[in-house]
Amino acid sequence: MTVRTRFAPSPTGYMHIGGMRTALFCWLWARHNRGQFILRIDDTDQQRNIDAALGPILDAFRWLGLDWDEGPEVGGPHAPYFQSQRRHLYDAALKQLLDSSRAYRDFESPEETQAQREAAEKEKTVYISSRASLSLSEAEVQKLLAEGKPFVVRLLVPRADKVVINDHVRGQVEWDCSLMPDPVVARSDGSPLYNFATVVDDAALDITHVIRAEEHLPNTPIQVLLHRALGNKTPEWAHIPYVASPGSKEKMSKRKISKYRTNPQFQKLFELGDQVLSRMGIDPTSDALSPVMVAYYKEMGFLPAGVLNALVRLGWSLDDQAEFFTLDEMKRKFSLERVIKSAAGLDPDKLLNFQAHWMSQLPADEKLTGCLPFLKKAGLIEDENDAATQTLVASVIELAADRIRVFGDIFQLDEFFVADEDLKIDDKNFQKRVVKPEAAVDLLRDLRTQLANAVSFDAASLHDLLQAFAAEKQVKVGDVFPALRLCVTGKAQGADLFRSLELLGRECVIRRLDRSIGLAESQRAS
RNA sequence: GGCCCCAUCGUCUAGUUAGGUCUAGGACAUCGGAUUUUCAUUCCGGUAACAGGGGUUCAAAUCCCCUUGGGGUCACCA
Repeated sequence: MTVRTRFAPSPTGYMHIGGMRTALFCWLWARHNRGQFILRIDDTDQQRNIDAALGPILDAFRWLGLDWDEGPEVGGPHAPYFQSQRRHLYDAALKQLLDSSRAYRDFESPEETQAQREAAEKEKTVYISSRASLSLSEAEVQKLLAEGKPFVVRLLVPRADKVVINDHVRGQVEWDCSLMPDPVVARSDGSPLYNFATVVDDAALDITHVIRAEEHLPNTPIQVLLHRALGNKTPEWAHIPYVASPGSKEKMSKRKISKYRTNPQFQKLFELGDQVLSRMGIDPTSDALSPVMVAYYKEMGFLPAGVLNALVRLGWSLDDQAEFFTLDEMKRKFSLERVIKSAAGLDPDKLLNFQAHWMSQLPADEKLTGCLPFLKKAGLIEDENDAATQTLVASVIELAADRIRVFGDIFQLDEFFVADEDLKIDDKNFQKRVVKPEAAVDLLRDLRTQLANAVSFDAASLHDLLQAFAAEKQVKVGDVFPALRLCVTGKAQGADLFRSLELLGRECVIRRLDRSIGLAESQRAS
């Protein structure tokens, strides 16, 4: 039997990072078994449905390289894959349920049902459906129907039964049907509810394994009962723990972003994100983009490999050693049996670490094509196809080495792209190392002369020149290197100073030195 | 509150199915040290956990029970 799994998102306008992890496990299980992965869009709730809301979800799948065999855009033998377009199937199944008396029309008003619920709660008893409509005679039912009295259709729960499943990750789980209210299967307008549509579709699409987040566990007995009532073969289940927010066991939620901002474990990620996104003209504090969403990581310049690796290790492990997996390795080694039962908090630090690892593995030309769009978007380069620009960027990337963990980190080396007058100088350190020390400016002025007259301007020669200069002036290198760096790059620290000077070029270095010396002098005067 | 789920270092986890090899392993973070002109990297090393209580057993992180704690879910949402 071919394994068929599905991921069934609602079009919400963004792809949740936790949902992505569930989808990954789903995909992995299908691929591991050489089966099929289906994308189905659960958009039965029409009011909440927006057309553009699907785009970001498909984008996330494409970005991470998770392909789907059937679903939106690619179609498939069971098309359409939008629940909103499969109404006829639900109608037919509804008729089957009614005809076989596995479901009934409930004429009770919502208010009445609600009142019963509250009454049960007040008496601390379990609420189960009154089933008052069941005692209506056939004639009475026909009369109510003729009058147009609204009703919902409820599944007639077999109260004597038990539902037992053998979940791939949680083992045996069971429910007592005598404690269950009869679930609504179709609204008064005849439209299907989630649990019903899901069951009809899972059966129609021949889904063999329903792999979904743990919060669906309470839906499972209802779905099992529905499958039974419809005469379907029930699929196998695997309930994956949800992704919790860092350091907690609470489900990660889009609504709690402001809370996450103050979470120390989120610190580094937010800092990096704020820095990169603001540079690209995206308001990092806006709710439109946050660490809860897959797009956030894409926009910052994460690699699919980094995100994927972090996600797969959230709730799954191969053994007591392995940490790094390519998508291909995951595919081969993944198993549901090794999925952990408890909720796993996202670990931003570890995510960053996985990312740094895969970035370090990336060939130079791919780093280049990755960084170029970021520089372009930030307005730091004009034309990303220009050969000279590409050469410069490639050199900067090589110089930056492992300082670039995400593509957005290229902004840390912005001194190679900004015009001299736009160079921002770290004022605090500039004061400390250039303005305040008595001898600094004179030293820099002499250095400027030597640099201007240097025979060659390559890193090795510059290194020798600077060493000799310090010796000649009888000062520590620590008194001149940092000052020089501040003057030409604006930063207190960074990549190799001599290679930076070489890459910047003599003219640029001299110009910036002049500018900084002037700046220091005027500040010293005032 | 009902139903259901979960419980090993700060975090992600190995070990629990077949009890001894676990004075509990790895990774991230953190702290020290080495390398480096700075930063980053790299390399060495340290701190750090079986929620509690009862059983069962020669032996329990592993099995059973209870307690506690955490979480999910209780719609004519998905």
